[in-house]
Amino acid sequence: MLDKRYDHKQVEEGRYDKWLKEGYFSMHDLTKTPFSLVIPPPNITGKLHLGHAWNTTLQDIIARYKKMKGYDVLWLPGMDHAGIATQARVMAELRKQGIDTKNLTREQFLKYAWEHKDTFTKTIHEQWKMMGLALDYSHERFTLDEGLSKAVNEVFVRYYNEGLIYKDKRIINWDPVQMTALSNIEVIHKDEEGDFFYFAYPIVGSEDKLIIATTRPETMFADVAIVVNPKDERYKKYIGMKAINPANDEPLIIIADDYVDKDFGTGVMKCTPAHDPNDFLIGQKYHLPMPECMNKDATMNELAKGYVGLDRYVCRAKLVEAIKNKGLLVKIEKIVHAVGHSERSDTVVEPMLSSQWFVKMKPLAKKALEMSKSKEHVEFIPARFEQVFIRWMENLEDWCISRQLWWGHQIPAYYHKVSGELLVSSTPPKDIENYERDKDVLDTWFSSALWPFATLNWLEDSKDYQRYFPTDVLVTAYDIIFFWVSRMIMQSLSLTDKIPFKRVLIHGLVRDEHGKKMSKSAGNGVDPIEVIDKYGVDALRYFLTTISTPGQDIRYSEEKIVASSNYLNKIWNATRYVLTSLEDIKLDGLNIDENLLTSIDSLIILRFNKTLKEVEDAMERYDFNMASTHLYNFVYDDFCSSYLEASKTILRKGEEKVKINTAKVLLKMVTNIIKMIYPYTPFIAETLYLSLPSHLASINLETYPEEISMKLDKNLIKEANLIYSSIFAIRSFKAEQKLRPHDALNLEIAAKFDVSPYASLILKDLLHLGEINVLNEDKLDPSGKNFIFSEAKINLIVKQDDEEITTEINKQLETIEKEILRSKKMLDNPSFLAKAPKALIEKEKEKLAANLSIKEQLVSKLPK
RNA sequence: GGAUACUUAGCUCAGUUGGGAGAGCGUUUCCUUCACACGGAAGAGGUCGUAGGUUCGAUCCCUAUAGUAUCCACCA
Repeated sequence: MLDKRYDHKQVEEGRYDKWLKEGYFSMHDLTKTPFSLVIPPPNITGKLHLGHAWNTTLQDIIARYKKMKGYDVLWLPGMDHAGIATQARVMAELRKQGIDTKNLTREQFLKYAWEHKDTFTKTIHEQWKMMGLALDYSHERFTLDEGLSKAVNEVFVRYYNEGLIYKDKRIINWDPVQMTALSNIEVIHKDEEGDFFYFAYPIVGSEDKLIIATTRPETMFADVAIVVNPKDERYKKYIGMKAINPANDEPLIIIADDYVDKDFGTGVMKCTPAHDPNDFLIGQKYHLPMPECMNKDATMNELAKGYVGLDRYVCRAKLVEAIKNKGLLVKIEKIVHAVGHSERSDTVVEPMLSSQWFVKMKPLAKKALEMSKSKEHVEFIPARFEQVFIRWMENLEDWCISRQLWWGHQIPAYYHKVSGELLVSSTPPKDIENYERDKDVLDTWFSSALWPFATLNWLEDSKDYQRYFPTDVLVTAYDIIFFWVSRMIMQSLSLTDKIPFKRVLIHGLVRDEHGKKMSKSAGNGVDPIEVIDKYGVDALRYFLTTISTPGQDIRYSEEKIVASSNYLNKIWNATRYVLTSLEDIKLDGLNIDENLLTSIDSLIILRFNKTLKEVEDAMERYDFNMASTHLYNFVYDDFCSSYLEASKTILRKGEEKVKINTAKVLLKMVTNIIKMIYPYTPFIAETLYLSLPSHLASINLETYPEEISMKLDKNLIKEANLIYSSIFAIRSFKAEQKLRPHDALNLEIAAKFDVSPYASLILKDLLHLGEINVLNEDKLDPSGKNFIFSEAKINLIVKQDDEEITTEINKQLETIEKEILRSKKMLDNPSFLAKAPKALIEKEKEKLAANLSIKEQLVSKLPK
C-alpha cells in the first residue's frame, strides 16, 4: 500500500544499486536496432553542478525512452583527464599538503595525479548514481586509459605523416601562470579599461619625433623597427631613417608597410615580432631579428636592462616613469580594449614566440564544410547552431596542440641526442637510449575529439564500433561547440570517413534566479546535491528538462522544483486512489471490453490516444518541454480532474461488469502515465510501477505504451463531453450566483443523442444535484435556467427573477454575438472564401450555424 | 566591428508548418467532500517591444528600429 504522501527519499533509497546489480543498463539485445550515445566526459576536477545534471538527464531521458521503444541502447560513460585543470588542481592540493612542487619530478607528479583521478572517479560515480543515470558501466572509458592513449598516438603519427601535424616556431598564446601554450579558443577576450601610452621617438639626424602609442610598453625592449604606411605623406620622408627607442635608447629602423592603418592612432607602429602576432608577420616579411624580452613566467629577461627579473606590470610602471623623466612621454589615454585571458588561470595571456606543435585546420575544416552540405550531415537541434559551427569552420587558424604540462598524452616524438633528428612514432625507437622524448603533452581536446569512436575501439575495428558507430545523438551545451563538437566532427570525418553522430542536441546554461551565470567566484552556484536532498532527484530532473526550449538558457527556480514535486505527488496520489479502488473489485484480467465502455471511458481513451501521439511526436524531436506539457495536461485535466472524479460514480453505482471494465480503464491509464513519466522521473515511476497489481521485475524492462485501438461510439463521446461541459457550466453558475455548492437543485436534460443513466448519476454526484430527468426538449420546464450546447440543452431548476435572467442572458448574448460577428466577417469576405482552406471554411460555417441557433434560443428565453 | 538569441498576464517562461492568447508561481472568492490542503472549485489579469510591409487573415513571415543578453573578431 502506498503512503499518503510521495516521499522522495523512500522512493529513491537503494533503487539505483539494484538496477546496476540487475544490469538493466548494460544488457544488449543484438537482434534489436542499435541506438547509441556517448556522455560528454566530465573533468575529473570538480563537483557535479546543475549544468551536468541537466546535460546528463537529457541523455538519460533519451536513453530510457529509446530503450522502451524497442532499441538496443548503448549509453557510454567516461571521464576526461582535463590536462590543465587537473594539473593545476593537483599542484594546489600538493602545495596545501606542504609538498614542494618545484622539485617534483614528472614521475612523482603523475603518481599523485593518478591517485587524484581515482578519488574523483569515485566522486563522479556517486554523482551519476544520485542522478539515476542509465549508463552502461561495462563500456566505461577514460581519456588516458590504454586504448584511448593508443588511439591518440596513432592519430598523431598518422596526421604527422600526412603533413596535418607539424612543428613550428611562431607566436602563440602563453599562459605565464600555468606555464604552457594555449590554443586560440582557450583565450577569453575581455573588454578592459587600460592605459594607452603615447611615447615620442626622436628621429636620428632630425629634430622631429615620431609619436607611437602602445598598451604594452614592457615589450618595447624587443622592438626591432618602426613601421609607417608607404602612402602616408606625413612620414614618407622618414622611411629608411632611424628613431631612438625611448625604452633603451637603441636606434630603430623606420620601414614602410601597407599593414599600417594611416588613420589609426598616430599612424606609426612599432614592431615587436616576438611579442605580437601581427608584428611577427611583418618581422618574417622583412627578415627582421626577433629578440625576446620576457621569460616564461612573464618576468623581464636580460634584454630589459635595468628591469631584469621584474614582473611585466612592475616593469611597465617603472619604464613609463623612466620615459616620462626623459621627457618622452607624450600622454596617457584611457582606452577600453579586448585583453586575452587564460580560460583556466584567468591571467592575461602573453603572445610569445615559441616552438610548438600544430594541426593544420584548413583540410579538416574543408571536409567538415563539405559534410554540412551533403546528405549525410550532422543535424543540429536547434538548427541555428549549425550556422555557428559553419562560421567558425570558415575562419579557422591552425590549432596549437602542445602543452607544457605533465598530465596528458605525451607527444610521441623523439629527438636524437646527437643529430637532433626528429622521429615521430607510436612506438619508442629501438635504440631509445639515443633519443629524448618530447616533453610536452597534447591538448586535452585533441583526445576528446576522438571520443565517440575511440571509446568504441575504432582502431581495432571492433564489433562495438561496427554496431554503434556513428552514434545517434550527442547532447551538449552550446558553450563547447567550438572546443568539442566541431573538432569531433572534423576528426571523425578525417579518420573514420563518417560523421560521429547523426544529431546534436544543444542545450543552454543554467543561470541563477536573477539570470546571472552560475560560478564559483560569484558564489551563486546551487548545489544539486542539496536540491536532491530536499526535493528528490526526480523533481530536479523534471524541472531541468521540461521548462526549457532547446538551446535556451534556464533560470534556476526553487519554486519550479516545488511545482515539479507537487506534480509528482499528484501522480502518486492518483495511482494510490486507483490501487485503493481496485482492492474491492475483482478483476478478471486486464483486457478492456470495448462493448462495456461508458461514455467517460470512451472519452479518456480517445484523449489518451491523442496525448500519446503528441508526446511521441515531441519526443522524436527531443522537444521535452512540449512532450511533458502534453502529458501534464492529460494527467491533470483529462485524467485527474475529469475522468478520475467522474469514474467514482461508476465504481460506486455501476453495474458489476461495467464497474470492472471502468476499473480496468483506470488501471490502464495509470499504468500508461507511469510508463510515460518514467524516462523523466525513473525513481517514482519504478516505485509506482512495482505497486501495480501486475508488473515485470522492473519498469526498466518495460516497453512504451501503445495506442489503444478500440471502436469508440460517437454518441458516447458526445455524452462525455456533455457531462464535462455541464459540470463546468453549472459550477460557474453556482459560484457566480453565490449558491452553495451543496444546494440540491434539480436538473433536466434534453439531447439530440441518447443519454445513458450513468450521465445523470455522474452529474448528480459531482454537482450535488437533486433530481435529474432526461426529457424531450419541448418538455423542459420553461422557468429553469438553460445551458445551451450545440447538440444538447440542460435546464437547471432554479428560481431567478426576471432581472437576473435578463442580465445573465444578455451577458451570454454578448459573447455569442462577438463570435457570430467574427464568423460573419470571415465568411462575408470573398477573398477568404476563395483562398482559405476548405476545411477551415466548413468549420467556420458550422460554428456560425451553431452559434446562431444558440443565440435564437437565448433570445427566446428573454423575459418579455 | 560582425553574428545570434530574447522582448507575450504582477514574476519566470511556453506557444511546431500564419486561422479564436497558455502554464507555473502570485492574486480574489468559495470548499477541510471518502486520491491528493504538496489539494479541489470558480474567477480576475495580456492593444504578444515599437513602426512599416506581405497576406483574405500576423504573437508567428519580411524590413526597419529600441532595449537586453551571449558568442565571434590580431587593429598597434
